[in-house]
Amino acid sequence: MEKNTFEKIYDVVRRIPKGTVATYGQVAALAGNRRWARVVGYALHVNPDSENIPCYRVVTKDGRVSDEFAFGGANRQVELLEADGVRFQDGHVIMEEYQWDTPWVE
DNA sequence: CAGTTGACGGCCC
DNA sequence: GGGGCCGCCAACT
Repeated sequence: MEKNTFEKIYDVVRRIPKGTVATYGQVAALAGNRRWARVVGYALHVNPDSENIPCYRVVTKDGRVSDEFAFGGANRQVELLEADGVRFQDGHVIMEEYQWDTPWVE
């Protein structure tokens, strides 16, 4: 039984390790197609399980959170990431150091 | 059923 | 380096 696109995305986001961040494109690629970047954003927007889905670990390719109008304020997202051990620089995360290093990257 | 939208990504200016 | 435009796919109205 094949999972729905959203479920795949949620599954990937849930696998993001603590102290690490992933870009929408990264999650999309792991979910099956890297072009789902927008779909990923949409999926997290509906976010049916914000308590189990660390959507705050998902950032844009610029290492920036979604414009400040995220699930409860981008400030909240940054705070959670810092709590995970992710450092920020002028409001953006250091992707080079904290981007999720997926072992099954394609 | 068809059109528009959207928590994005990549390329161009 | 910063800003803007186009393209992609799935979901929503």
